[in-house]
Amino acid sequence: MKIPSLFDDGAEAFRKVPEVDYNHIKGPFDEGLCLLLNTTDHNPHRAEILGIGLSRNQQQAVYVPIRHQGAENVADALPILKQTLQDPSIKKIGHDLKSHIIALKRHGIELRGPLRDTMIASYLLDSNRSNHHLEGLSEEYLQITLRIPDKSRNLSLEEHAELIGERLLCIRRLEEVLFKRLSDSALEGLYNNLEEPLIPILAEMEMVGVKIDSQRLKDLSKELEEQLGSIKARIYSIAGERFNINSTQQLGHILFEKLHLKPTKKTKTGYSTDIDTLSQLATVHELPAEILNYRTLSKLKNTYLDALAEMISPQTGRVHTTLHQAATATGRLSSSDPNLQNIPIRGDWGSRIREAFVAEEGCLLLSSDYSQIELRVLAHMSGDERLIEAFRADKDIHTATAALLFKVSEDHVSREMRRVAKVVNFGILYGMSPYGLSEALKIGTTEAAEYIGNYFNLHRGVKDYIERAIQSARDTGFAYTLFGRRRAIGDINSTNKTLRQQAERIAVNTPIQGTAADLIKIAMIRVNSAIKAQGLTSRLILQIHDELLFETPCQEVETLKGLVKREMEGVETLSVPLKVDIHHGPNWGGAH
DNA sequence: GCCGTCACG
DNA sequence: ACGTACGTGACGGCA
Repeated sequence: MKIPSLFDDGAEAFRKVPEVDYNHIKGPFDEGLCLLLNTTDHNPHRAEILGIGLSRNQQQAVYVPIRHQGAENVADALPILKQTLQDPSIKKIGHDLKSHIIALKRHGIELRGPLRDTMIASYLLDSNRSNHHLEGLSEEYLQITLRIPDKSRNLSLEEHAELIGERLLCIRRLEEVLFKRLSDSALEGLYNNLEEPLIPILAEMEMVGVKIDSQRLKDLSKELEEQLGSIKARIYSIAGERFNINSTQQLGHILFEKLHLKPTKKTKTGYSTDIDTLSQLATVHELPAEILNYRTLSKLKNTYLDALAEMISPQTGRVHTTLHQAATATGRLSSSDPNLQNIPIRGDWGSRIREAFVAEEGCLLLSSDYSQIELRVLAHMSGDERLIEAFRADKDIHTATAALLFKVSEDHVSREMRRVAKVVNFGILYGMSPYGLSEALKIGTTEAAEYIGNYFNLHRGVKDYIERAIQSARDTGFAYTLFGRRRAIGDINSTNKTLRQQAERIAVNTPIQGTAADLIKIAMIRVNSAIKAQGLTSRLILQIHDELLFETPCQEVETLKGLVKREMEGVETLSVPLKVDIHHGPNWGGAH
C-alpha cells in the first residue's frame, strides 16, 4: 500500500523565502487563511515570532521569516501581513489560535475574523483525548506522520519553511475533516456559539493577567519559613532522629516501623501516609498531627508563595496564567503555569494568600460566583420536585436536605445535620456508593446506606435521573450536557464491574458538571459583550469553574455589579433560578 | 517520568 | 473478597 503523501494532489512545496512573493499571501481568501507561527518559546506570553507560515488554499503555503540569522530585512514582513491578519472578513484557520492571538498581539497585531481552530474541533469531538497535539490528530485523521523538529540543532530557513509548511497543509486538511465531523455530530452550534467566541476572551484574560503584591508574598513566605523551622525541630525531637519529612518512604519507616503505629491502608509503593491515615493516627500519637501541620504549611509556602512569586512577569508585575480550553473531559477550563484555579481559600492562610492578589491603583477586584450551580443543574435536569421547590423558595439547600433526611423542621436543623446533608448532596453529584459516603462521614456502611435510601425515597426525580443518565450512556456510548456537549463513556458496558461502575458515576456526573461549565462559558461571552457595549473598561481576569473575577475601576464597580448579575443569572432559563453572589474589595481576600 | 500528596471547584 | 465520589495541576521524592 502506498503511503499517502502531503503532496499527492499537487500541493506545492514551500516557497522558501526570504524574498517573499507577497502575491502568494494576498487574496482571494475564499477558503480562509490558514496560519502557523514559528516561535522561540512554547509560552506565547514570552515567545518571539521567528516566522509565520500562511496558506490560502490546500495547495500552496509560504513561510515568511520574521527574524532569522543571515536573512536581511525580514523584520518588515509583519506590517505587510497586518491588514490581512486583522481583516474581520477573512476566516482564520489554525491549531490553538489563542496562542497565535497572544503572540501576534505582542507584535501589535490583532488577529480577527471567524476562527476555525482544529484543536478545539478535536476537543469537542473527543474530550477524553489525553491531548490534541497536531501530530496525533494528523496520524489519526489523515494518516500522515509529522516530523518532529530536532531541538538540539539550529534549523536553516529552508528547514523551518518545510516543517512549518508540512504542518500548515495538515491543519488545512484537518479543518475540513474535523469540521465536517462536528456538523455530523451536531456539535457545530457548540463550536460557533460557545467555544469560538471564547477563544479571544481567554486570550485577553491571559494577556491582562492578575496583579500580585510580591512584597506580601515575600513577607508571608518568611513568616512560614520560621514556623516550618520550629515544627521541623519538634518533629525531629519526637521522632528521635532527623529525616526527610517530605519523603513518604522515610516517614512510613518512622511511623510504622520505628514507632510501631498501625498502618491502616497502603499504596502501590508502601504505607499510605495521607491525610486520612495521619488524622486517625493523631488520636494515638503526637507525631502525625505535627506532620500534617508541616505538610499544610510547606505546601502553601512552596506552591502558593515561592513558586507563584517566580511566575510574576517582570514586564507587567502580574501573573499570566495559561487557560486551557481543550483539557478536561467534562468541558471545564483548566489553568496552568501557574494554576490560578486552585489558590487557597480556606482558613487563615487561605485568606492571607488571597490578599496578595490585588487590583491596580484606583481599581477593585469583583468576584461573582454562582450559588450551588451544580445542584441547581441537577434540579433542572432531573425535574425533581422537592429540589426544584427548595431552589424556587431560595432555601439553603443543605439545610433543606437535612430537614428532609432527619425529619425535622428547617429551624431545628443542627450544624451536624447540615454537615451530613451537605456531604450527601455532593455525594449524589458524584454517584457515590454507601461505602464512599461512610468513608466521607466516618460512619458505618449500614448507616450510610440508610441516608442514601432515605434521600432517594424523598427525591424520586433524582433517582430517576441517575437511572436515565446511565441508560442513555449504555445506549449511545456518550454522556451529554444540556447544550449537546458529549463525552464518550467507553466502559459503560464493560464486563469488569469496577470499570463499569466507575463509568456509571462518570455518566451521572458529566452532564451536571459539563452543563455548569457550558453555562458559565456562555455567561463569560455575554458579560464580555455587555461590558464592551456599555463602554466599560472593567476586565474579566479569571474563571474558577463557578466564579468570575473582574478588575474594575472604582467608579465602574456598581455598574459592573448590576451587569454581571444580570448576565450571569439570565444566561439561560432553567426550571430553577440561577443565583449569583457578588463581592468586591481591593484584593481577593475573604474580608470583602 | 511516575507516585503520593494536596490545593481548588 | 474486592473496590469503593466527579473534575483538575503542582510539588517533592525517587528510580
